[in-house]
Amino acid sequence: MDKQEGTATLLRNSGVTIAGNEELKGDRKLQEIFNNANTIANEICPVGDVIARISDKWSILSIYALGAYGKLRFSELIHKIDGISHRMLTVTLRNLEGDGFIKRTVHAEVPPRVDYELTELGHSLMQQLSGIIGWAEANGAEILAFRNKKG
Amino acid sequence: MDKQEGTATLLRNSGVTIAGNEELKGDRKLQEIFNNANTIANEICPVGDVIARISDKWSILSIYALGAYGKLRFSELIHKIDGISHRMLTVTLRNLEGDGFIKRTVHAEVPPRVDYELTELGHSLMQQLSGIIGWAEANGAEILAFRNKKG
DNA sequence: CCGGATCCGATAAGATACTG
DNA sequence: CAGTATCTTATCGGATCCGG
Repeated sequence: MDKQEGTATLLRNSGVTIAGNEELKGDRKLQEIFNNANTIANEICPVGDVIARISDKWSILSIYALGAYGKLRFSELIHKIDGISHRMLTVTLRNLEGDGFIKRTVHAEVPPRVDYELTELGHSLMQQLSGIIGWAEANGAEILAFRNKKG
Repeated sequence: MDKQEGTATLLRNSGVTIAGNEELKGDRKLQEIFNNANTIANEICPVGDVIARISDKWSILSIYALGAYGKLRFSELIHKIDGISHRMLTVTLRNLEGDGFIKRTVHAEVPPRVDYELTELGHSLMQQLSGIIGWAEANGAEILAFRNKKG
């Protein structure tokens, strides 16, 4: 279930070069980043792993909900995020907490009360997600139209 | 399973108010977008659906590869994207093509040659992904450190 | 009210072999 | 080379019961 990689030795990728591709479009910077994010970095700095973790529907919506509302309890989250199940919210929140995106605060009271909120890291991720969701909102209609057109 | 949009009447969310949340942080705009992206929009403009589609590891890497290199054949893609299987690349490309993100060009020659490249829509998505991947690259180390620290 | 644990069906995804 | 079909395995996700 969990992938443990210990040693890391991060950011040792100075001499990044790309295979054989002379017919470029001049986006060498993008290509470096891609290579870095893909082949090489998967071992030393698992960008692919990070992407896989945050590119989950429930994670995105959870982060986004917390970003929009600031601080929510479990029951509030499950109400905000349409369609999420009890279990998936639990799993998602635990993952996000484990990666340092959200902070979980337990108030030892009766009835129990647990608050979730974004960490700094979570907020920085929120910035990116904001862009994606905004884009999806702006282009969703076009995508749908395209899908239907070619049935 | 399939949600048909039909009437649409998008962006009719002027009077969007949230349940019981007076302790806001002033991000009413974000909350509107969230609501729109989540509950409401899932029926008329499936932002959640779009998110689910593009928030796939292989989709992201495929788009990104095509964005970075401009135009690639099947075999080039499978070589660029580390770890993707023959089958998953096929499936991913089909989906992306079906949503209008990439264009597939078949050259009727021997040996067969098929090129893939981003559409305009694909390029606009690429902008967003660029932000995400850049973020993942910048913060990957921190995330890893956090994961290991609390192992 | 929060959430952990378990069972189990549905789906995704890798490996492999085959077609044009 | 590009793509399909099938088989098998791994993971996801819902339902439910339980405990703090």
